[in-house]
Formats: sequence, C-alpha cells, structure tokens
Amino acid sequence: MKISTFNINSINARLPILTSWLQQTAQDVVLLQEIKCESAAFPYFDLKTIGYESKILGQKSYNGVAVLSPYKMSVVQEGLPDFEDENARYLEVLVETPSAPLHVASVYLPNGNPPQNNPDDNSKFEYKISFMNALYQRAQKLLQSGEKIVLGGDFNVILNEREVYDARLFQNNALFKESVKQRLVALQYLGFYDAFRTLHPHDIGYTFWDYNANSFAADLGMRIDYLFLSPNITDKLQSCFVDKAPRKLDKPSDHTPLTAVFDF
DNA sequence: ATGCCGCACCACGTGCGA
Repeated sequence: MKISTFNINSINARLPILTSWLQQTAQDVVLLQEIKCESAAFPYFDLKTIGYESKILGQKSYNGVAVLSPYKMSVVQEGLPDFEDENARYLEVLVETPSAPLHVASVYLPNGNPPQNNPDDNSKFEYKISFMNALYQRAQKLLQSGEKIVLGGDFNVILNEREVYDARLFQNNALFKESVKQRLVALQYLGFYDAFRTLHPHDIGYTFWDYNANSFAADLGMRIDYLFLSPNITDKLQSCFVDKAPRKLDKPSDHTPLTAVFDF
C-alpha cells in the first residue's frame, strides 16, 4: 500500500507532471492540495484514462483538495465538521483498498500570514488557529472510531528549527508561531504519528522550496507537508520518503510529494 | 523571502502564496 500527499499548485498547470508521476510510481492513494479549480475544470477523464478515480472538493482560483485512487471511494466529509469555511481545504474519503478500508483526509491548512498590504491584520492567523482547533476535534473523533486513518497534506507548519533552512528568518512567521506548533504537536499527542519522522528521526525532510532564486538547487527548503497515521497502521509502515523527482522537472510545483509505503 | 516566481482570472494588473 503506497500513499502520497502532494501540493500540486494547480492541477491543470501540472497535469503532465502529475500523470507521468502517477504512471511511474503506481500510487494506491494520493492526497492533493491546491488543485485551484472547480469540478467542471477538473481533469477527471485524464486521470481515469491512467486508472485513477477522483474525489474532489473544488474551488475556483484558490485552494481545492482531492483524493485519487484506483479503488472504490466514498466521500465522508467535505470541510471540517462544525467549522464554517468559505475555502475548500478539507476532504475526507473512505477508500476500499483490497486489504482494508482506509479513512483518509486531504488537508490544506491556512497559511496564516497577514496580507502584504496590511501587516497588522491578524484575521488570517486567527482563521488558521480556528481551523487547527476544528481539525483537532475531528482527528480526536476519527481516532475513537478505531479505523485505519491517514491525515495528510500541506499543514503550513514548521515544527521546529531543524525543519527549515534558516529558522531565524521565520521567527515571526505564521508557519512557526508557538501556538501553531503546539497545535500540531497536540495532534500527535492524540495518537497520530508523523510518518516521515517516525522512520527518520534526524534526516532532512524538506517538502517545499520557494520558486524564488535558486531555493531548490541550494536546498533552502522547509518540511511543511505531512502524513499523520493512526497507530494501527504506523506499525505497518515500511518506508517514508520525500520524492524530489517532480520538483526537478520544468514548471514544477513548489512542493514535492511525500510518500509512505505500508505492508498491508 | 518585506515576493527575486508562478498561479488564476470579470486578465496586460491584482490577489495570493510560505
């Protein structure tokens, strides 16, 4: 069982990269973020042609999340429960894999930094905190179900100074605020395991590099994409790695996929 | 990196991202 998360930064701008990556890596479940389109513009047919069904929560221009799989899927939750959200940032799907039903969520957490033209506006940060609170509540409920669960996506959180190329530059950034880090730590204390860190306690695991300058070539990255696993699949985790190949292509996303492989 | 790039769109400038 191979599961990946990938912030695609517009699925239509990235369709050739996505389809060739899918064909080369043969995924069982893919969690996409920032598809940046509504259902009418989503490339269902192109993905179906290479063997993938799609469930999406779309939005024009911004945000938008999706789950791809060759297996039967049913949507469980569009958006977080008890959380009014005008943005498409959370999609929960039950995937009927050959070995077991798998409950997955594609998560695109808000960035939380203020708009450029209004640095004192903290409304986006408050929105981020509210989203994280609602996500915590949902995660708690999911764990109680006893199902096999993967919460994956772009969490827009740098957990500590070792997860970014230069923490000094992010001291006041919404990705690195104490209240934000604490909430992602709290999610783990519920019983969700950070797949990459579970198997790689010390390795660099950057998943994002800015488009600017030579961020990727110089490895000026950060680890902000995660696969969080329920305990009943963490013990079946065989490997977890950042797949840097798609980031090296022409016209890449600024993120690259994170992949986990299980022995079920 | 306080946007040097790239995306979408009521598009040739603006909003947004991390």
